[in-house]
Amino acid sequence: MTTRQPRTWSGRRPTLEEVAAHAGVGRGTVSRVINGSPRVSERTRAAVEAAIAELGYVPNNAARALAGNRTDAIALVVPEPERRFFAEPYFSDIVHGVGIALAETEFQLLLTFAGSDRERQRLAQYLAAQRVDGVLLVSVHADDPLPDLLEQSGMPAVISGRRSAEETLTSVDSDNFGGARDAVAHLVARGRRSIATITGRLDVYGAQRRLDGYRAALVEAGREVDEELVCPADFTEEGGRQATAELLERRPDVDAVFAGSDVMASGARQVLRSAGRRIPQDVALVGFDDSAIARHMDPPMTSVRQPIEEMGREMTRLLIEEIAAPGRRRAGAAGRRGREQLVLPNALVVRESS
Amino acid sequence: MTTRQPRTWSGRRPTLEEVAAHAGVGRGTVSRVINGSPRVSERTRAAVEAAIAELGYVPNNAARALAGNRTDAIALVVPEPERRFFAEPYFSDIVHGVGIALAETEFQLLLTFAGSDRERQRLAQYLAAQRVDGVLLVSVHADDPLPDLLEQSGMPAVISGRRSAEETLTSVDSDNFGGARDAVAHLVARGRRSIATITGRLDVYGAQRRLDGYRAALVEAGREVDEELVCPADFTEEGGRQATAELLERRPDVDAVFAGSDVMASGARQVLRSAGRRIPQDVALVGFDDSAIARHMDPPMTSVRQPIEEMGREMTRLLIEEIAAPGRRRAGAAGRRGREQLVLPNALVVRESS
DNA sequence: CAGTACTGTGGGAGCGCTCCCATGTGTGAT
DNA sequence: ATCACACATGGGAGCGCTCCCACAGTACTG
Repeated sequence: MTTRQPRTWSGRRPTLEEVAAHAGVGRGTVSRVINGSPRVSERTRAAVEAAIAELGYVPNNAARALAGNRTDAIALVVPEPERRFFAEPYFSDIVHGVGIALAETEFQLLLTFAGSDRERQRLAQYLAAQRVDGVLLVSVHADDPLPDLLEQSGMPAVISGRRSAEETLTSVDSDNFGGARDAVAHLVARGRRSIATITGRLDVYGAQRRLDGYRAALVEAGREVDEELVCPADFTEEGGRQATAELLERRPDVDAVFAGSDVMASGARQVLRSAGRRIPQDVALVGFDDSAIARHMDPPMTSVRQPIEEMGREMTRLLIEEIAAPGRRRAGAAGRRGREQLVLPNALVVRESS
Repeated sequence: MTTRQPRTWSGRRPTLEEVAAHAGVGRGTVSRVINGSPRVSERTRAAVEAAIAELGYVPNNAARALAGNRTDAIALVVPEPERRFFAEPYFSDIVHGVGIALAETEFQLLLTFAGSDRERQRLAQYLAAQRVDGVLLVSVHADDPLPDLLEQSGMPAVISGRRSAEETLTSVDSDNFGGARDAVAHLVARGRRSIATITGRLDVYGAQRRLDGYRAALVEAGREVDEELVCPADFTEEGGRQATAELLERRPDVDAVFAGSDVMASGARQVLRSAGRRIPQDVALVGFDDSAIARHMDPPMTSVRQPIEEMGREMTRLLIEEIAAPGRRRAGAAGRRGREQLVLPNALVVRESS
């Protein structure tokens, strides 16, 4: 550990006390003005504001944080290395949504990467050091201990997606079930007979829900679910390829594939192509995420779009709500304990692959 | 020693004072241990560290910041909207470099966007509120008032690139002059006779230096600089297209183009192609930045690579240095006042377009 | 006209640290 | 043994705020 040194630069800034003296009022009154308390007369408020402007006063945040036990900052925790964060448009959209929601508040956003274990450790320290009032968690892996850690600590937190049907943290998710159901219903409406699905890792709750949606759509169409058409994979392109190869062998009559992610769909497409199947003439293909992959695929691919920016906005809104009313829990549908679980609708974007 | 569980973080956290009581020492001693002061005996240090571990003590940063007048945080200020930030690999590399340099320190990184005026205003407040010890400025526009603002305030700051030949802030730049000179020398060596250049906005210092490098390479090769071959543009693809179209009209004999950025080179390529010029047979093309554009162009394009990650590392190193030794100025080449101006070498990456 | 209920205001008491001075306590030289 | 001077240590004095209690002033009640 290194020795710390005082780090002072440039001249002293005016303090609350100085503003108070300048305005001829007490310290408390200036504080009230700064914090927008209604218990200040118009005259006094004007005088104080003039003094603030004249001295160029800006409150010292460290002091506010210490005295008020709050920081006016929230952290967006990304349990990924920087590179992946920048590579995926998902994060960009989330950050944008968060930024929009935050613009109307006094909160500052801290972007925190926790890709390596070392970074995770520092993060835990950081959060414990009470540098933020709340945490937004995105892209959480199933085995990540961070959410539980946060929950135990009582730190307000909102998670994107749910870890299970009984998520205990406040969460914002997209309607994976509905999105998948719509996609498959679309394939049914297009007259496809043998509709297969390639799933993501089923220990990821969202992947499970997409599979559930697939099943529901078939049942609603009065069809039976043929388990031979359900191909488990792992969200990767290679997984998509492999699952598709096996599928073609098992069920050469397949005429539609609903993939649980665009990336897996991309793998599927490669195998379908090299097997001589035309898209969409022989086999229709639908993905999930509506990422750049879907738009740039040849042919452009039908995919389920998640309202990611809106998710970012809603996460932020819920987090701020939770910070404002700590410990408050909202009644769930069943009226039992639990924090809010917000689910936003997805939209099917139809393109030429189906 | 009993391996009692560190108390969970819920509720009140232990304070310095409590740790001191637990270890049977004074407050000051615990502070010294935490801050790595050498003036503590081994025995005492061990006792304190045990108490810290047992209580799960983590220092309160707000209190530290207030008492010590420092925050252990630096801000990376990006005067761009989020979208562009994520879109450009430049930023990703910078952040990565910064992260590497920071990993060995206690500093936390704050990512701050200041794309809109509103965000700029908040940023100024933020900095004034003493939330950070220093600022890294990247991608600063020529007319941005922020650098001057920071300089006036005395806040330690490091800028990427220079705003002019006499940059007054500490800066880290790549050798635009040398990179351009190498690129053009390479074209000369390839036997090209009429070498044109498409420049970026010349009020951007880096663009000017690239043009200077172009000229120097020609002079060094014993050639005259033909001003008809110098095409001013604006860093955009459209600008590259337009400049190239005019160039072809003015000087149909052109057999090489050095563009001041890959994006402009991409525009140039389109026009050259549609004019029936083959690359590299008829016209050689060299870009600047070595971005994804260069690698994925058809044919893959020769380009000047900037050591962006290293720039991020060096910026961070210099900033921390400046924070540690406030007000210190390093002697420039002329022995006059001025902060360090670091210039890192560029490398020409030769591909098939030249 | 006392009694009650406000509203507006001042300022004490911390928040949890760091800084620094005063006070031990041990070492070596004389 | 005596002095000098290290080093180790305890704790007071803030850092600049927010919180909250006390009190003055004003405006209604009955």
